[in-house]
Amino acid sequence: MTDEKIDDVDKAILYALQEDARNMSSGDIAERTGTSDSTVRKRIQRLESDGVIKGYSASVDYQKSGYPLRMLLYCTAAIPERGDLVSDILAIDGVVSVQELVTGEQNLLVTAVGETDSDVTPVAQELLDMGLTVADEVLVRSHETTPFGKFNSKTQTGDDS
Amino acid sequence: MTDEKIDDVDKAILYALQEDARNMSSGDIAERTGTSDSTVRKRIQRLESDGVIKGYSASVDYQKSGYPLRMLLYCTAAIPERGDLVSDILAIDGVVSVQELVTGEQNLLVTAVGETDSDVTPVAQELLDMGLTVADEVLVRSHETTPFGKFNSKTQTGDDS
DNA sequence: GATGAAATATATTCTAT
DNA sequence: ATAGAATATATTTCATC
Repeated sequence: MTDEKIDDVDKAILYALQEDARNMSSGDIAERTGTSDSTVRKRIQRLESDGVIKGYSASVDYQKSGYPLRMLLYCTAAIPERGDLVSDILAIDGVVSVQELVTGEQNLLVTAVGETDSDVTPVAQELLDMGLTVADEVLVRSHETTPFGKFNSKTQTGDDS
Repeated sequence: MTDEKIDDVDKAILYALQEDARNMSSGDIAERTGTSDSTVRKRIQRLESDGVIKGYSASVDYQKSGYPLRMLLYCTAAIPERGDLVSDILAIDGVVSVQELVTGEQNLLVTAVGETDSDVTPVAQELLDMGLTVADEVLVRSHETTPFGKFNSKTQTGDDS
């Protein structure tokens, strides 16, 4: 709940951990920020307990791991709302992400991954069982992410070499 | 290029690293898989060099870090295609993800993050400068991700307690 | 916040199965 | 391809300034 008190050192930490959460040590980040590793470690702990850092995750190439199908499912919640609707959707096997959209109708964007269509069909079924209407399904050909540029003090173009 | 040879141990490794890429040691994963830590380390190295693991990234709550605006920009590529179009888009400041969609018209889904609308407007402008048409913009209220259930041998519901 | 030393954990290399 | 043992390195924890 202690929002907004993110200074440049915090941003540099967030950027570094977005670049490589597994191999970036506190000492490495300390060099970048001109602080000490113990300071960095304390900052990280604070960012974690404040919920600014939600976790650390490996980004997997699902295509190469044998799950070439990535699907976007646009859903409409028929029932007004339930508290843990998002959690329930995340628990569906094959779902990797849920986003609440601020459009009137299609207010949930669910991303599902699978081997074939027959993996995604039951996901859609489970969503229906929850009282959701699947308004549209879109296949994703590729998906790439990048660290957030505004956490990087040096350049604002995404290039930090 | 060595796809498809992902066995159960690999899946367990991927799942573990999706759960916590920073604090999950090779030894921890070895316990789960009933193998040794040296085996796990070699597997991870292979998964990394094969590109199955693309990287390790901290998931940041942009809202709590002072960037409450998350926007989906649906784009159409006017020019047929260019090889590094996606890379160029990822390099735009504020862009955190690009997905190629397999629909006819709106074939690119760009996710941008910012402090206010005035952070997202220049992103749309840069996309235009690249020859892209921004067909639609959708505000995202929340965004959550989860490890891929099919990497988890135990349960297929997303719950592993 | 920063520093330094002790304790712990982790990674690397090599050897063997 | 996996596991084990030894060494080297890195990281965390804690006391201190």
